[in-house]
Amino acid sequence: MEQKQQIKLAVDCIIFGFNNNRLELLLVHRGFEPEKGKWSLIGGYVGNEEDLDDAANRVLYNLSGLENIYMEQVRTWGEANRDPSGRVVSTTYSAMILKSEYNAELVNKYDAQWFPIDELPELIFDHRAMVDSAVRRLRRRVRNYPIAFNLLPEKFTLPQLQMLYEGILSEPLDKRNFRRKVAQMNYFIKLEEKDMSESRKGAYYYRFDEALYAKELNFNL
Amino acid sequence: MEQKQQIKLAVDCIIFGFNNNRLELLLVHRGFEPEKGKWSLIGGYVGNEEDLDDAANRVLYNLSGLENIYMEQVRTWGEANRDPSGRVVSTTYSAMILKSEYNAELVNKYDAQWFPIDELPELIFDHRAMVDSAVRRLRRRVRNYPIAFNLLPEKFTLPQLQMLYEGILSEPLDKRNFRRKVAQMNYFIKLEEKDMSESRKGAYYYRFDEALYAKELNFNL
DNA sequence: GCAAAAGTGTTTATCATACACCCATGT
DNA sequence: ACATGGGTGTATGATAAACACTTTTGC
Repeated sequence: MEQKQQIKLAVDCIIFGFNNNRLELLLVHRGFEPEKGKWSLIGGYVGNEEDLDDAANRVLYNLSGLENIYMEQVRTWGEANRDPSGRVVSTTYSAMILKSEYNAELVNKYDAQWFPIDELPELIFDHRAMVDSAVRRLRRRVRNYPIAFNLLPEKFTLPQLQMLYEGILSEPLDKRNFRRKVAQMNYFIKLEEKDMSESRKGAYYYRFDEALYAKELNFNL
Repeated sequence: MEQKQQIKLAVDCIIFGFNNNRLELLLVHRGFEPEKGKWSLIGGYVGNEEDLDDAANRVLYNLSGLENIYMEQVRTWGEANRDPSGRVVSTTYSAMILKSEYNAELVNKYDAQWFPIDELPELIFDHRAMVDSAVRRLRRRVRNYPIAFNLLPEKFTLPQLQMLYEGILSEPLDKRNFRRKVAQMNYFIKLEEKDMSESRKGAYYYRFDEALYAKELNFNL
């Protein structure tokens, strides 16, 4: 305990996306030993004068080209031997991005790939536990905070929103009950426009009004 | 980003106690600059081969003499300039201890003192934010997980338990509703013995049965 | 007998759940 | 006209909240 501390500090990002009506994770293929060939979260070391939060944002930016992404710190993993190549403590952040907006070239460069949340490949180290903890946290938070919208475009339909929630919670929801709840929260603004791409009848677009929400702060889906 | 990383990693403990029917925090008086004279959480650096959780337990043990204390990681504070004396990232842990069981000598040696949660002195750095975040977490968790018992002796009365919850949540609770909820959870075992120290009538002691709880896992107070 | 804290039920409102049919449209 | 997904209301059970008096006992 008395000699100089030699612990490296890293961040790892659990990157959620909602693609093809499923909750997915963006993982990178590990091209070097140890555990070469497995998949891992995207991570990186924290800079000496860099805020921890900023480090997470930078790591995500380098991979996706996306800035100002919604991120939450999840927890810090500090078992002494979690990384066999040395002492590394890692703080996990969960992020939500839109597949449509990120830079596919960059992602290809890093050998990254989306995986549905229930079909994950083998992950290095303790990354699987990290993912599980982030998913549990997401499921808990998504019912009481309007964070899931970060996985949808600005305009979205109620069938889309419901499928998102079903994907995140991994359970079917009753359509009428779901829609009643949405109707009660008056910061869901129904637009005139319809999405005609999914059905003949078309589904009305909605948007989430941040300012109206800020006045009420009650949310429950 | 390329030069050697030089970040120190620390843990800080938010130590809760329930004394005189109030929720209190154990703080230490800072005897050195900067911010000499203010109060702070008890903390310490993480050992090179020490699990993060173990570091938190060691720090608490050194102060209190208590081992196997219930602790939870809260979150990690990593702003680059949170500590003016150098780059230190700190993970906070919240602990719950019984005033009656800890080593008062040790605590005196460290110039530590209990403060009611709503009468805290000025704290160093970002410790106030750390405390607030730990209190919020405690208030959230205490309703759904039977963790508050770590603040009571093994045998406790329902008036005690209710005052504990009122102290934690900082709001009055209806006695009859509270007791009905307790009655519904059948891992609260009513003992024959009464506590005669607080009233003439005496209040029955109860104990919390871990094993019975493990079978049900539903808790809500 | 009275002071002081422990203990006990009922009513009401609110919320969650279960459930099935009509609508609008493009082909 | 029909196939496809979008949209709508009601009844029932469960849970939470409000509320006041009786019991025990030491003095």
